[in-house]
Amino acid sequence: MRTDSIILQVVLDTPLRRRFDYFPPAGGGAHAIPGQRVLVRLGKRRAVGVIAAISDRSDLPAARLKRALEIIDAEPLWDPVTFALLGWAADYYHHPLGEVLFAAIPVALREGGSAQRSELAWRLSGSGIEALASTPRLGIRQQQLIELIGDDSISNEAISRAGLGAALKALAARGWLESLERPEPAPRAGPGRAGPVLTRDQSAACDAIAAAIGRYGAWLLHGVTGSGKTEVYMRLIERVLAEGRGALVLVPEIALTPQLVARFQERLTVPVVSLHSSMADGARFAAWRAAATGAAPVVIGTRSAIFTPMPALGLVVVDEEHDPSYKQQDGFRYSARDLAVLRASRAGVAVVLGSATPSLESLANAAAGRYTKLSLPERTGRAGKPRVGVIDLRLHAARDGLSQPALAAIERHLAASGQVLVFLNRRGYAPTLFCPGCAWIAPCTACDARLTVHLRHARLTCHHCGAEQAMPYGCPRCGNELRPVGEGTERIEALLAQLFPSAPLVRVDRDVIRRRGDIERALNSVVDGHARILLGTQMLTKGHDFPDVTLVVVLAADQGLFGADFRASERLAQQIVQVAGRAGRGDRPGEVLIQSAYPEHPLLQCLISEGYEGFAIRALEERRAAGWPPWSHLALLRADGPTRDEVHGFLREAQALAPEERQRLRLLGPAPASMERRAGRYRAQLLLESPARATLQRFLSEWLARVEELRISRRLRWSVDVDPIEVD
DNA sequence: AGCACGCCGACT
DNA sequence: GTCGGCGTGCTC
Repeated sequence: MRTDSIILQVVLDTPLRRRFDYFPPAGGGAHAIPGQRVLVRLGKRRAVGVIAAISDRSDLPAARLKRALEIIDAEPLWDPVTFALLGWAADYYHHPLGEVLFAAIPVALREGGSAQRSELAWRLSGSGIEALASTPRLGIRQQQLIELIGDDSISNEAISRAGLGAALKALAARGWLESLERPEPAPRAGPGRAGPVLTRDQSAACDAIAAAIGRYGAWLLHGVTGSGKTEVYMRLIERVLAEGRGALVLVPEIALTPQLVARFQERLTVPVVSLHSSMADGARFAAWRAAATGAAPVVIGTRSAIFTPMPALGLVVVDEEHDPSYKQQDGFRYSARDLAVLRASRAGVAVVLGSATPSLESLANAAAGRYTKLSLPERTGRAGKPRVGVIDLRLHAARDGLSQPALAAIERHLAASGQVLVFLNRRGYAPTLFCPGCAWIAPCTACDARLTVHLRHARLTCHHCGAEQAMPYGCPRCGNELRPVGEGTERIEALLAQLFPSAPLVRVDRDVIRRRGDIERALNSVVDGHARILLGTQMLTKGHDFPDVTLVVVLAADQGLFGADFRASERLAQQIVQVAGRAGRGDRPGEVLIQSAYPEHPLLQCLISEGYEGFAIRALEERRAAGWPPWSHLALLRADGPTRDEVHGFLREAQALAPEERQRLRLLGPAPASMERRAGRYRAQLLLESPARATLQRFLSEWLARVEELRISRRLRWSVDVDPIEVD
């Protein structure tokens, strides 16, 4: 159908890849703009949609089109660059635009609520003023509330924060107080405290970026731990703020945001807001709104913050750019790091990717001239580089996971009143429960995995599906006594507590850090010097500074040496360097000991003798030889279902839909996932590989449209992962 | 995703 | 005789 009228192409919060055409609401077509929400009828129900595009035609006859009920927003929800970025991301990651857009807005907006925010406030009513004139006898709380309100109005939230909720209720019931809606309060600005003097390297980095900050440019800031990358970000942000623009800062972990926000807030004279997934809906909406209106020109957030609308973006920062959490691992599998670069380029502003251990992709981009690399090779404190040594586990038998040289070093550092950090990326007491009589091993019934022993609650748990059961008293097969084999943090904690009873120990892993604030408390006890030994999983490798830690011991590093995934060695190197960076941050030199049964392994040797950069050069060379990214581009079609046959059947049918003649594109599989059965479902995948991104993209667009049409595709779960970070 | 329609088993 | 199981199909 071709018409003179306006057709709204609307996407909805569903996994449908299609758009739905509607006529504008009566009289409302003239001011329809893509990015606005509309209320529509879909079948029998009402649904909130977003106008994706406006057209003058539809493939359907006019009789089948409905009229939209209402255009909800006066303005599009996003600035044009962010809206275009969302559309691009939906295409590139082959995810339905509706889900992409709705995931990017606060819950209240998904449900059709107003984008304007207001707050409820209370003031004295006419009868209240009258009644008070005759000085009635009031309770102390009510008296306080009256004083608090005065001749002003006070927000509901402020009243309950003052603990006067009950008094409010009483006075409102008498009709002495009346409520009013008023515009949302502006976020508060900080004091703008002065920063430290920059080191020469910091100044050089700032100057280089600042000179080109008004146009697109990607900067890879490779700064060793403690070299003051954050200070560089801060100076650049001050710089863009002075020009009336704002900055978007991405960080990998929720745990890092309160610290960082506080630090930024101290320094900057403008409001800073944070955005992350564990915020309550209301707080998140307030922060999103402050960013979108420009009330808060600095936004610090995790992955999803990359989609925050900002009216005058002047700089994008991605801190710890190598961190895998920038890649969403389910549903809409986007990389916030990669989108940050794209957003900056679309907005015509600089992007800074910072890390002590840059990803191989970013190093390759720098080598190819797409990014400009800047280095901060020195720590800001007086401490030099830590000494790194490997303990050969074949020469020094480990007792419950800790070798004699490691124990001796711990003792030495404790005696010299240093703090010790022990890193073991495995929680629980032991990863296996083993029967010495018949070699039975406690299995998970739903996964191809062993159950982990958790001694504290005497339970066995599966770390892959969450299944839990009580510890059996004896071997279910032969009745023998069972033995936990291998070590997790719980076991190492017990051992250290026994060997060093006078050294207070703090353990940090998901089993002990459960609620918000837990990690803050644990880490504070290290920073204030109360705890002497800090033991934990990768939670420890991120961000926090421990100035008095002088020894870092890395246990069970070998897991990563022989990992199945092509990125396993990169991850291990990053983890080792990151955790080693926690040592000797103050003015004391640090020592790092890595326990390994393979001390001559080239990865370890290279890392120790040449550092991360030497490792990276070698690892990139290996990737090139094997044809892995960044020398090729990958996508995965993953599927899982209740039976192996169904899953493989689907993947084979999908494979058959691909044209036989394929230029520069390989399709490998179907292959079972490395853990074939997980949470009771069979998992398998097809791997697509091409030297050219565009070839892969063209293929995916055509192919997935056909895969979607397969009848069998509706009977199981499947998803596409473009640029996967794990392929096993 | 919702929601309806539709055709076969155990229950007020 | 109906309630409800979830397979199939559609939504502008």
